[in-house]
Amino acid sequence: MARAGVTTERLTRAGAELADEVGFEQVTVSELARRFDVKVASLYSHVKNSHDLKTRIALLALEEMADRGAAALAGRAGKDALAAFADVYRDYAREHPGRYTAARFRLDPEAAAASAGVRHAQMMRAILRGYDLSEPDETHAVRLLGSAFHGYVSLEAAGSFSHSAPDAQESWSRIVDALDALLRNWPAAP
Amino acid sequence: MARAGVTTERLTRAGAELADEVGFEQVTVSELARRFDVKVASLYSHVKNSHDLKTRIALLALEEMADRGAAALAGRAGKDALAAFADVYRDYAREHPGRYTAARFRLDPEAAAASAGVRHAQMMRAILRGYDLSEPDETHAVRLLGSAFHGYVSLEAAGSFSHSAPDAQESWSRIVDALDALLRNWPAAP
DNA sequence: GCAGCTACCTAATAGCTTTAGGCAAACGCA
DNA sequence: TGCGTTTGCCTAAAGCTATTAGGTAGCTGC
Repeated sequence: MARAGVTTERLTRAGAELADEVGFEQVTVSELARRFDVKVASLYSHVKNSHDLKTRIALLALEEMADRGAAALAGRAGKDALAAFADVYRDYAREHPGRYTAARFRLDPEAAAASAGVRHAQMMRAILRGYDLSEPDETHAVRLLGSAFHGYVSLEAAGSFSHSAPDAQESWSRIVDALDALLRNWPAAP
Repeated sequence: MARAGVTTERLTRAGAELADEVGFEQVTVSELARRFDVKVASLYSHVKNSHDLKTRIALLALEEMADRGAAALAGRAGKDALAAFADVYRDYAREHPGRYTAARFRLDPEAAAASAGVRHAQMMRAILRGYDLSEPDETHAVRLLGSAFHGYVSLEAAGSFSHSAPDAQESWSRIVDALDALLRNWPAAP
């Protein structure tokens, strides 16, 4: 019989697409086997197990977002950079909801350290260099931005903003404006 | 044989406890049956299916959080109210990680409308009455607060803040301070 | 053109979900 | 107290996913 040409690479990619179609939690080794027209057991030569597959999808998503982030930041600073970076997250989540969820998949410490998550943190710091914060406020601000972006995107994905005015885009812009204002006027510790 | 005394109520409660122990996604009809020392099929007289069970756990969690929120808001206003309310979310998530995740479970529109989610929104508005915002800024602010709280809590639960200084509690306080400052100085629309 | 690697297969185990149909305990009522 | 009905719990069975063990045949390199 002809071989199907399954590789870890292709599996991961197909898994990411599947995640976008049916949701990250619904990504299943069985469904992938079906898509490659191959028996389920065959996939276990390419991927350790289901958890391994999900980890790989998560790493892929983190890479893709980090790449987009880096492109968005090139040549920008200050609020411009902040807004562009924020849009990267939101746009990615809207285009690739399954991958976005995957990026939130809890990685074991080794995987996390080797992941593009590190680049994300660096980019966030780079943006904050355009504002006048010093430690530990910069860290607090990194955490606030991460929380606000991730929170907004995941609430929006859950449909929380879709049944009331104003629309999600408008709130997003105004929230980015507000965060910019806050960073320029970060309150001193009490 | 003696009857085990399973009820929808008790199932939901046990499901919530199980969620806190092993994670909401790992809540399984089978495990619950084991805990009630009853055959799996028996549970299907009390609960429509797995999705129904999870919905009930979600509704329970939303109720519990709303009750805590209401208690925290009683007699408070302004920043005091903001901080107390914020702590309700974070503390609940730390005490009941599985239930907190459950509260984020996507409900069908009817269930959502009948849920305590409505009370959450009302309380958020009540807090904002202590600041000087008018529509549509108040809505934007509601969304920002929801995003920031939820985002922070879920990043903290994922361990994002646990491997670097300063500790999660300190950032949390400073972020609440910052959000308070922002609400008192909300930037005008461009 | 053969040796060996490996992609893919069959077979089997095990767990979770859900439906159908049956028995007996508990409850309502005379 | 005894009868009938409700219903809580059971057995049985089918279908899905995950995972492991061991076999076969296609491709690669010499």
